[in-house]
Amino acid sequence: MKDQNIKLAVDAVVFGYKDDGLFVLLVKQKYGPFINQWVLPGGFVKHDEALIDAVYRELLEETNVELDYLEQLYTFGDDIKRDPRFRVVSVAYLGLVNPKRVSIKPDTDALDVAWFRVDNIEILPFDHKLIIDKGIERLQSKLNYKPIGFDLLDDEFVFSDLENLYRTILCRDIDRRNFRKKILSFGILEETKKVKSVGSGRPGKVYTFNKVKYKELEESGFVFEIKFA
Amino acid sequence: MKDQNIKLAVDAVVFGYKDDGLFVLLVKQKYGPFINQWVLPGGFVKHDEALIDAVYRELLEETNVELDYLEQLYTFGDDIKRDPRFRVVSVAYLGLVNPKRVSIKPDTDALDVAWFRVDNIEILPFDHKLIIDKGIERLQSKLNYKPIGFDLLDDEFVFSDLENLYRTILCRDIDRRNFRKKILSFGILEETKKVKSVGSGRPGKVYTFNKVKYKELEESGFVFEIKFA
DNA sequence: CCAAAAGTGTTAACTCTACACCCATGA
DNA sequence: TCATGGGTGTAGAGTTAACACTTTTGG
Repeated sequence: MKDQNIKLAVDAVVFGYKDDGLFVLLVKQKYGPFINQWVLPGGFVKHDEALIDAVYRELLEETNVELDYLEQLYTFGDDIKRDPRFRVVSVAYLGLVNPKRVSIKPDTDALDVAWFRVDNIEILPFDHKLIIDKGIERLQSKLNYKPIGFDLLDDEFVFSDLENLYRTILCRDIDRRNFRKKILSFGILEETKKVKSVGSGRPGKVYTFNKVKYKELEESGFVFEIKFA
Repeated sequence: MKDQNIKLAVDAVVFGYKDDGLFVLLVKQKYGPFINQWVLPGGFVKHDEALIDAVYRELLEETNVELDYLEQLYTFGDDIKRDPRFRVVSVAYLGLVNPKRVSIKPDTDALDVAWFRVDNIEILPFDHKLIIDKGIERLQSKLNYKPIGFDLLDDEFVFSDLENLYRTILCRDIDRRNFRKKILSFGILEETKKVKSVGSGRPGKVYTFNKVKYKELEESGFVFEIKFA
């Protein structure tokens, strides 16, 4: 154990949804073995820092992003050589944010920051592609049993926004009528008096997600669960 | 980062099912800050060792147990003082084994090993009670959508064994008829020609779990999923 | 023959799926 | 007025939930 000199890092897979696509936040490395290349935001944990605090800190330092949702994803530490310099074990986190609510900018620790469509990402340094894949998997399955889609949407949205989000992230078609019926039956959406036009066509009713109501229902045994036609 | 001196450990929550109860494997510490106390098997990762290999190694060294099932559970690293000596981040794993298939014995690195009923465990050193709770949660939810119950049973079992396992671990009653119908409908059990008596009463048919068949079905889109009456 | 556990089927309630037409708006 | 997307209901299929008696064995 004395000769254990493993470094501990955190990485964040931060998803954003916009323009009918799922995006992930990458930064251009300012230091490190893959300088000038795009990688997941993240970095080494300080000696007296909680893992989760390290994630928030790195995100601020590198991207100026504050998240709407964050959970631990998986710890990558089986591949001894995942970092070419020395042994690094990374605890990966999954974050969600509405890109509109943040202004990404490379702060002190990155050369650049940008959103990349997940379906355009081919290879990345380290095992970051693997980490992203794991994140997508988690996001997809979690959409079916937790109302996390709302963290990716505007506070006020029309039904087609929500439909498209599910369609996009799950890569499958969904039945508009059945989907709407199901979601509305949960009683966790508030109908506002507004309407909103998306392009041409008839404007849709604007809804908001009532998080408080959802938490109450969850307490009393309700389970958010979606099956698709 | 240079002054980061975090030590990395693994811990294993190994569940066993016997005598109509759910048990967890604990070891009596031979070294360390809680010497002579019962803790989860685990220890420091070697510098050039994959995390998962560290788990297997520690289990052998401390308990002589080889597992039927192992998956990563969660990484505990937010509490800076979870180890009173220095900063230790622990990657916890969830293991399953049929207690009959292993002979636990304290090997080189532990004073003693034993199975403890999970409902008897009150407090443990470090945050090991937390880790166990997380493990139970994962086990309970996973029973509903993966056939991991079979890793806790004998190769040959009668239906009431499976029922009782679900009843015990999920802490709720289940309808025998509906449960049997559901499980049989999956077509992943083989009926043998044997019967087995459990105490007095009519002997039951003996079944085996056809793992190969399950894997095939899973490949072609089948999802093991249980809802309870 | 009694106690204990195994085995078995049906019905009603519910949920899911599939599906098509009219409506409101902007161009 | 046309193109675009929004809003809506129903019937059939499938699934789940509730429920009780007979069978087989060991004592």
